[in-house]
Amino acid sequence: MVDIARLAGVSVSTVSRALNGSELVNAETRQRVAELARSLNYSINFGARNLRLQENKTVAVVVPFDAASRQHISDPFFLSIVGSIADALTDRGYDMLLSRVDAERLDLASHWFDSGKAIGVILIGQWRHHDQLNEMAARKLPLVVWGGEMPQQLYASVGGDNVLGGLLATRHLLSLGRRRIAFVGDANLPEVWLRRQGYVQALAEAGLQPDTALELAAPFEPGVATAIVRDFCQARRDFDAVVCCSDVLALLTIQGLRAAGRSVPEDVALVGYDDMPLAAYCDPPLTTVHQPVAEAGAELVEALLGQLRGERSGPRTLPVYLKLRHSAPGATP
Amino acid sequence: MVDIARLAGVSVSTVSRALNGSELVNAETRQRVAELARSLNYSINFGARNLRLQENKTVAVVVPFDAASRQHISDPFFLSIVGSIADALTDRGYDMLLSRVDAERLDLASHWFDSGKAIGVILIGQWRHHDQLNEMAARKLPLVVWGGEMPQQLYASVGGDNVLGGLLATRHLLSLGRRRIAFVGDANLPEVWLRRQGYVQALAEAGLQPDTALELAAPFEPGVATAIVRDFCQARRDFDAVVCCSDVLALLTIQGLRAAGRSVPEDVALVGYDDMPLAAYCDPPLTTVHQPVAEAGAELVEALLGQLRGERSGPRTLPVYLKLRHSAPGATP
DNA sequence: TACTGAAATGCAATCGATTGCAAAACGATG
DNA sequence: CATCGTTTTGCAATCGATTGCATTTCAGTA
Repeated sequence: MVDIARLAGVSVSTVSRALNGSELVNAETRQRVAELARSLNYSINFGARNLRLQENKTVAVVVPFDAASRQHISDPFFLSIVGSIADALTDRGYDMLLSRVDAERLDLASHWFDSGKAIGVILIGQWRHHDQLNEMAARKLPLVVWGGEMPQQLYASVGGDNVLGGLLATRHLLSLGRRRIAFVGDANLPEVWLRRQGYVQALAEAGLQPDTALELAAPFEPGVATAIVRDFCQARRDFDAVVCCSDVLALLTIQGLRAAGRSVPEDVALVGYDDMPLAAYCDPPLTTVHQPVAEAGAELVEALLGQLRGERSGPRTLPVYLKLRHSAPGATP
Repeated sequence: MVDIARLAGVSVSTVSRALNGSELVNAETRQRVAELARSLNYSINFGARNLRLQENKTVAVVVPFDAASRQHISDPFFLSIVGSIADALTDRGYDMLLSRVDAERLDLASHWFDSGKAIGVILIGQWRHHDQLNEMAARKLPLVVWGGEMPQQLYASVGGDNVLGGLLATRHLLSLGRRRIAFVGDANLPEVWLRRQGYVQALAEAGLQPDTALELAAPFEPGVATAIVRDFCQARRDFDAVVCCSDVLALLTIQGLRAAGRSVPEDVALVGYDDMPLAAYCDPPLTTVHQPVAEAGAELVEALLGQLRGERSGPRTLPVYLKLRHSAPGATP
């Protein structure tokens, strides 16, 4: 900038004003400065600008990983959400700082805010740490979490309607005449817990009691879940349908079932969750609960920006719907 | 920091030195300052630090998207690479700025460097813009690209051994007794072009000529590729094997083949590319060329950091291998 | 007590921008 | 030509850190 100032024969103040399109500066000077800047291939130093203006257009997006299993979150659904957030931020002129954090130490995510690198944090998934998140929100950390709406929730969140999702999936299987419906997913996780509520509710509507023997607490990480699902499919043959809490788990379950000599959807009808991009390209294409990925990014970002404007934002639940494909077809097979 | 200084009864200089563990400051003072900093929940303003030190620990990772089709790059393989880079950067204490850029304007990626937000750029995929990339490298932009090694390449790159990949895939299909081998992938893209070389070479080894009628220029975006692949499978039944240039294309092809009444691997054996996380969980599990995702991140980051240390780095090619699963089994089916 | 050297600390400049306020330039008017 | 009001520009402080150099403190010694 000093170079431009020297070459243009003006002071840096004027250059600064000119480049910011201030009305205070002569149109001709502005023109000259703009051309010089272009020819010098100048681009502003954001560090200095942010320092002076005490502002920042960077948002930290944090993806938890499971330190215990050293498994990184690679679920296609989460990655889609990240992509969706990237778009939403770009549209609004914000940058995205992507990082991973130990799922057991979600509080470390506040680091990005504290150090001034980001104006706020978007966290993908609440895991088992509802309480930790509440605490972070209490410390005035601008924070939005993708996840389910929990009782006594202090932090802002955006998520699909998990209860409805579980309900739709289970109702559909019931409408196909299935009565012994398994549930695959770790109910310790808030989102799964909510989906299970929908599952139980749908069963109740049909006059059925949930059978805990048909509930399998499989984690989302394929590496860990594969064996668990396989064993389950070998051990129990007394179910004719499955609700899976992710499409990846659904794929694993299909493999397990086939290995056990059972067919999908004939012997066992199956509903996945997420409607990940690949869900339509599997065999069989997955009937699954569609999550609003495209809207998710925009909603998360808006919630965060709203918070920064001082609005109080609580949990927000987005609609989901059932996408019918072949793993649990629309008509009785 | 001024608060700490006031409370500790010292100057900010001393606080700065204390927090940086300088030997110049009294051990006792250092202790006191450290405790105050902790109790005040202080964390340094990186903007100011970077401004003063003229250094920065942020790397921009740029994922191109296809503006024409408005399709974002969501290929699981690319996303895995991003994850791998995130790990490599975190391990080395760097931050990752993730952004998307129009695939037709890859040069815009230099913005992150010019504006001082990042010390360098890692670009995922070279697309059709080999020349643009050369130009960027010539402008001294610290840049590393994930992609294939091209003739007259001035920029640093890291990629799998695409020729070998194409070779291994095709050889394997030949070893299964297949003679009419289709090739699915857009050879305008450098990586695909290289894979095709391996494909042609393997055919030549077997005394076969490539048949351009069996080459299908399908793009990586599922939305666009689906119809193309389906039509191809309907139109031509004169092939008994396929080499696909991504696992997603492989899934699409399997669907297309089945829709056309042909079975995999019996009627048509099929090899994918990438070995994406889900490749093992499809039906049939994909025989595919495994790309070294885990190493990729580290290699890309090392190449970039090396460049910043002044080392000249050219293209780098990582080994790949064939992962045998069921879509083209190890023994003749 | 005065002096010396080492250890500890503070002063002030610096990084690259922005901006309130003062000052200069300029044109119009009496 | 003096005066006044506008328009344009520049000065200097500021953001939050780091660091070379000067200065203070203090123990050890003559």
